[in-house]
Amino acid sequence: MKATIYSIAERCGVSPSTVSRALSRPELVSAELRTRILGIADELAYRPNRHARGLAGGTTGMFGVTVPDIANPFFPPVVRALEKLAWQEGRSLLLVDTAESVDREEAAIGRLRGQVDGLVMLSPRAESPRLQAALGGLPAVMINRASRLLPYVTGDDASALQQVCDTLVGLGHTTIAYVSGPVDSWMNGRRFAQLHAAAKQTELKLASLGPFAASYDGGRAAARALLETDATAVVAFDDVMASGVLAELGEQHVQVPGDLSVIGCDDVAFSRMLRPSLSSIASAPDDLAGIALELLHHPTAERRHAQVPTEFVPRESSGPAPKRH
Amino acid sequence: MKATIYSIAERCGVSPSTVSRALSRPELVSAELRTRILGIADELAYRPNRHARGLAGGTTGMFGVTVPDIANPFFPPVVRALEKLAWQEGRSLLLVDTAESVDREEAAIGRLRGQVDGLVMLSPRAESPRLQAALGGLPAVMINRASRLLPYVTGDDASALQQVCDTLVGLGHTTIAYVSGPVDSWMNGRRFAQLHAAAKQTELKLASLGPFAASYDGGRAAARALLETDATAVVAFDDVMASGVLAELGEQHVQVPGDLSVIGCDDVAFSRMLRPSLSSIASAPDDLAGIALELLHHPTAERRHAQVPTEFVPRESSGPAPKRH
DNA sequence: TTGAAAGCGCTAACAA
DNA sequence: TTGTTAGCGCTTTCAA
Repeated sequence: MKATIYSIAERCGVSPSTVSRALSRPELVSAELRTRILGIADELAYRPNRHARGLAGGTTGMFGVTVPDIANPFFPPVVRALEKLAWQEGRSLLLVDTAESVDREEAAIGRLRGQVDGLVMLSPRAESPRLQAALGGLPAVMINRASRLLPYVTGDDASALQQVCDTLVGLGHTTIAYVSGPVDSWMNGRRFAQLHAAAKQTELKLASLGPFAASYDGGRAAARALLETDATAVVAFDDVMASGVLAELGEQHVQVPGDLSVIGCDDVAFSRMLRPSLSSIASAPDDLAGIALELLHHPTAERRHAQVPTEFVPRESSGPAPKRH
Repeated sequence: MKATIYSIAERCGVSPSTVSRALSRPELVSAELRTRILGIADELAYRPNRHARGLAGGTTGMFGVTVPDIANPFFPPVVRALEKLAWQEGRSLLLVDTAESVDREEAAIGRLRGQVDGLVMLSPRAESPRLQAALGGLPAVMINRASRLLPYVTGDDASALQQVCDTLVGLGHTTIAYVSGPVDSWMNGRRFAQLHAAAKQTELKLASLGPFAASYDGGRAAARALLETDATAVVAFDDVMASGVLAELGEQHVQVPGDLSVIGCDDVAFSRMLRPSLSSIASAPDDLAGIALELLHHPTAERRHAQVPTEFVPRESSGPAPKRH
C-alpha cells in the first residue's frame, strides 16, 4: 500500500491538510508537529503523487526539455546537467526529441503544456512568435537561441572566435573559410556573424562555404568545396561537420594542420578522440543548464537572458599556415 | 481557457463521461456521436490532462527511462528511438540519468514509481533483486542486461563476436585480447564470455586485459597493457575505450591495422569518423527500443525477453595479422 | 496553528 | 449506448 497524506495523517493523529502543509509549506506548521510528520512520512517511505499535486495545485514538479536530436553529441551533456539539477530539487524531466522539425517542436509544446511547470528548449528551430503562441503562457527558456520574446541563454562564441582569429593570424594565416551548417539554425548564422566580425577586426579574409548538412557527410562535402578555395584554415559550424572535413582531407592526402587548419565548434566528447585531435570551441554545458533553470524558475523583468563564456581549445588540428611557394 | 472534457461536453450537449469515453475508449460510443465529439475536441484544441488521467485511472501515459550516463554515445540513439515510439502512441518519456550509481538507480525507481506506467532501464547496474524490490510491481524492462526476475532485451553479441573471430582467423590472427570495461557492467562480462566461447571454437588464443575505466583514457591505459602481450588483435568493451586504444597506439607509432587490429563494440556514431575508422559491432537501437516497449506493454508469460541480432562492421581498424619476423 | 470542505480533470463502476 | 455518481491524492480557501 502506497503511503498518502491520509495514511500519514492517521498515524500522526492530525488532519490531511496539516500533513500537506508540513510537506509542501513547512513554515506553516509548528516545528514540533512538522518534525513528527516528516519523520513518519519517511518511515512510511512516502512519495508525493505528482499527478495529484499537478491536478490540485497546478504545479507538477516536472519540466519539459525539447531537443532537435538527442543523438547530436552537443546535447547530451546539457541534458545531463539539466537532469542533475532537476533531480537535486526533486523535479523530473520530460524529454522530447523534435527530430529537427519545427512542426514537431510546436506539437511538443502543445502536448507538454498543462503537464509541466516549464519548458527548456535546446536550440529550437521554430520562429519565436510561433513558439510563443504555442506556449500560451507556459514559462519557457531557450538554450543557444536568442529572441526578444523569450528568455534564453547562449554560449558567447564572440570571444572564443576572436581568440581563434587572433591565434590564426599569429600563426600566419591570412585567408580562412567558414563551413556553414543548416540555414534554419540560429547558432549557425550567429557563428558566422561573429566570426565575420572577428575576422574583419584582425584583417583575415573570410569566405563562407555552404550551407551543408550538419553531419559527417556534410563535412566531407564541405571539405571538397574548401579545396577549391585558397583558405588555409577553416572553422566549421560544429564538430560533427569538422570531423567530416578532417576525414575527407585525410583521404585526399591534405595534411592537417600542415596544409590546412581545421577548427570545430561545441567541443563535443569525441573531438579529443579524433586524430589529429580537433581544435574546437567549448561552451560549458553545466553553465548553460544552470542558468537556463535559473531563468525558468526566477523570471525577472531585468534578467531575461544570459551569455556563458566560451573558450577556444586548440588541439592538433590547428597550426601554422603553410609556407607560400 | 484550456479545454476540458466538460467544455466539450457542454458544447456537444452530452455528459462528460461520454466525452471521456469518446476520447479514451471510442468503441464504447456510437459512431455518429464519437465523430461529433472528436470534431469539437480538436476544434477546441483539447489536450487531455495527463495528471487527471493518472489520478483517476492510474494510467499516466508516461514512462520512465533510466540511463547510466546519457552522454555515453551508446545511449542517445536508443533513447531517441524510445522517445519516437512513445510520441507516436501519445506517450511521454521521463528521463533519469543515474550517473552510473546503483543507489541513484534505486532512488530513481522510487521516485518514478507511482508517476509512470512503466520503466525502461538501460544497462542498469544494480542487482536485479534490488531492482525488483524497488520496483514493487511497477512494470519494467531492461535493455542490455539479463535477469531471471525481469523482462529484458539485449543485443546478441554472440553471433557478431563469432563473425569477428572467424574474420580474424581468416586474416591470420592467432592471439587476441579483450579489453575489459567496468566489472559491474553485465554487458562487459557477457561480451568477454561470448568472445571467449567464439575464440575457443576458432582456436584463437584469448587474453583478458583490465578491467579499465570505460573511457577514452581507460582505453589508452589498456593500449599500454596491450603492448606487453603478443596479441595481434584486440576487442574492446566499447567504442569509447577502443578510441582510446587507437589514440594511444597511434602515439606509440604502432600501425593499425598493420601491427594490430582494433575492434570496438556498440558502433557508436563517431566510430566511422575516427581515422582509421573503427571496426565495431553494431546492434540496432531501434530494435532494442521497439522490443523493449513491446515487452513493457504486452507482458506475456512466454515472452519475457528477447535478443536482437548484432552485426560485425569491419572498417579500417581491422585487417591482416602482421607477418612473423 | 490546525481542521473541514471543496475542487483540480479525469475514469470507472453502476444505473438507466 | 448514455448519464449519474464517486472518487484518485493533493492543495487551498475559509473557519475555528
